[in-house]
Amino acid sequence: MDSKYASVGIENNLKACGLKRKHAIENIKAKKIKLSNDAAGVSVTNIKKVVTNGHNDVIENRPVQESAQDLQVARRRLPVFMVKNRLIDEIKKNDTMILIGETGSGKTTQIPQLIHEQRLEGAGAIAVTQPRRVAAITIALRVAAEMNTEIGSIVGYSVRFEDVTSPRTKVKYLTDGMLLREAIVDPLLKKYSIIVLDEAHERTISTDVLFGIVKLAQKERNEKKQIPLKVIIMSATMDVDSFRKYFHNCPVIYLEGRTFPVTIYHTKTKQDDYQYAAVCTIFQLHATTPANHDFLVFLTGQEEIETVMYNIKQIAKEATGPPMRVCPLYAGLPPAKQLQVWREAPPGTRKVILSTNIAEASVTIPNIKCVIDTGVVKERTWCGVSGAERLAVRVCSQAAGWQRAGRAGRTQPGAAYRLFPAKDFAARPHHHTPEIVRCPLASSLLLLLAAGIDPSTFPLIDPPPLDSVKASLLLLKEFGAIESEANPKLTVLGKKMSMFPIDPKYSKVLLSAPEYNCLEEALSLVAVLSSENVFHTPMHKREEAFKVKQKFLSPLGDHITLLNVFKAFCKAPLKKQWCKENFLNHKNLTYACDVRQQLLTICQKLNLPVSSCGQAHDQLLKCLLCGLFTNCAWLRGGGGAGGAGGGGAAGAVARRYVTATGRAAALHPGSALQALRPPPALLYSELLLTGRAYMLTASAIQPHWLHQVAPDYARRCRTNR
DNA sequence: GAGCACTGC
Repeated sequence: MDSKYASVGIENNLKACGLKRKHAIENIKAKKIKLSNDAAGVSVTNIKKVVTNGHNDVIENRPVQESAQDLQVARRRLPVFMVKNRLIDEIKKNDTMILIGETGSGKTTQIPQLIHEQRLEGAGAIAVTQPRRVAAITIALRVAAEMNTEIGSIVGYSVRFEDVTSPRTKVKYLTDGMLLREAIVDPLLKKYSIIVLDEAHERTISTDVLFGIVKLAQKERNEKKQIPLKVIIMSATMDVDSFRKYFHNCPVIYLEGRTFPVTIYHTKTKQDDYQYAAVCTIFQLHATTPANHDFLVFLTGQEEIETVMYNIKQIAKEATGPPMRVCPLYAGLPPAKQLQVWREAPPGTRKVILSTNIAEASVTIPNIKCVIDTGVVKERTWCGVSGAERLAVRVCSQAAGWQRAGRAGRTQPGAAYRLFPAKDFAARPHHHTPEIVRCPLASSLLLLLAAGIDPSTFPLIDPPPLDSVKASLLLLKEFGAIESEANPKLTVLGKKMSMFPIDPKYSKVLLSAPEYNCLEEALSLVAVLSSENVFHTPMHKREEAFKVKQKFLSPLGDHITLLNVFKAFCKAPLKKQWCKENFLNHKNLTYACDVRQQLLTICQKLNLPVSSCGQAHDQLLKCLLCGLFTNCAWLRGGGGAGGAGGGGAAGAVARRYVTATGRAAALHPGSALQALRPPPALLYSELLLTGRAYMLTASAIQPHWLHQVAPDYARRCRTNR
């Protein structure tokens, strides 16, 4: 019952901190689940259920500096090494195979090396894809060290902004998105004789599309009697059936991993407040486990992390147990602040990391002994018909649950506390919904068309909803990128659009810019819009951050405000310091600069004149409307300029907008337009449904602009309204 | 009137 809380006095502390107790965590029921330990072996038929926590096998956050001899000793100890002959035979025999390898099996670093040692790639090269840049780079560095060669020669990597390969490169690690872009130019992927698609279980939209591309390339190369293409699908979890079916019942090989056992605990009853349950569990464990046991807590987002962090710090002042260091971790956190997650806590101090699912696969934190899993995740889905995106907290899949638990068993045996009952876990879906089923498709469609592939017959494991495909084709038609929805042949404009590695709505903006004499500004703006949020607003400093933001504000709205920020950043001499003072994200702004350079290079190749509109920001907004004309909203009550007069309440009512699809939407509270008289019409970059429908990044426009920029759409839109 | 998971080109 509540004994554990009473014994550590948590209950009173929680009350003192204003935390309401809805449900105590009752005795947590333990269930030991054995993870694969040091046994290694290959078995094709007997697939055992063990903890599946698919992360690449590379040791992250550790510089490669071991001696060549040490590296060889370490290699020989890897499970994959012990079965290498068998593996090589299978690879020789089969054109396609699936390799299920647990964490620590060594598949990602070793298989490409084994292939190369046997020269199985022949005259071609081996491509190994990864969903993340860091992984592609660090693994390539590791493999180059193991092979005792310089990076960029035999072993290389290719990620956006960085191509460290040469004509001699035989083993090339690259992001899946990068291989996809190579496929536009060369759909048969002729450079490669072997393609390894790693982390296939993550089902990124790029990996899913690549599945189809390699399948078609294999077939066509066979038909044309070219060098055959071998394909190896590597995955951590065991969604084998769908993969196998898709790849013509190809053989599946199972590799055991090498991780430590993790004991799984579930709560006896459902918790209706997982934040509260997490805080309770943290202090319950805090009072009963040694101080050198670090905790990793999975939460859904920045705000939640900040709230929980605040509560923990308040309670920790009076709670039983060693001193505590609480570290937040989420992608938007500036890297300097992320660093303390990896810094060792002083002896006798416990480290508690509060993280989003960034710690699930993207980053590895050493020495985690306890994982506390709330079992929820924030997930984005897209509604093709309305063009709105929904960001909602949902329960995560079983695979994610295993993945999270596995984070406690990386360096030592550990424990995972799930804040939901075991039977709830059993009822959850095995895997998360693949990205391709819940994402905008215009970009991928454009890419396929540019590669000369017919989307209507393109083989996908999980086809996206028909509505999404239709909506995306319609959008491409409205941009003038394809001839018609029934005959989606790329136009000259569409061909040009496909060359830009950004959302089609923004490549449309860039290609329209010369007409408005504003490519200079459009490049900067699109670069920022294509990057992550440049504003960093910690919860407790909102007021201060808001004040600092004033100097960048433009009465025209958020887009010009962003442009002002970007221009000021480019001019600032001490960028890092300047960003800190202005509550801006240095990393994301630097990234935007790189993106701008890349976009500029493409514009130059297309001979687009790079001219500036100066202070004529109307020009820039009209140009922006060329790509965002589907994202207009009108002030409800027909402009409202006449009657507004009243007080605060009337102002609030006047801020209601209606979108082109007839949906009620509100300006996001962070918008630069908030402080001003609401404009009769505006355009927005994104429509996000959280509690309500919010327009993110919005700017004022003249209602008649829409008729000038997209007359067909404007006409249709008016009849709809 | 009150809030924005994670990747990638």
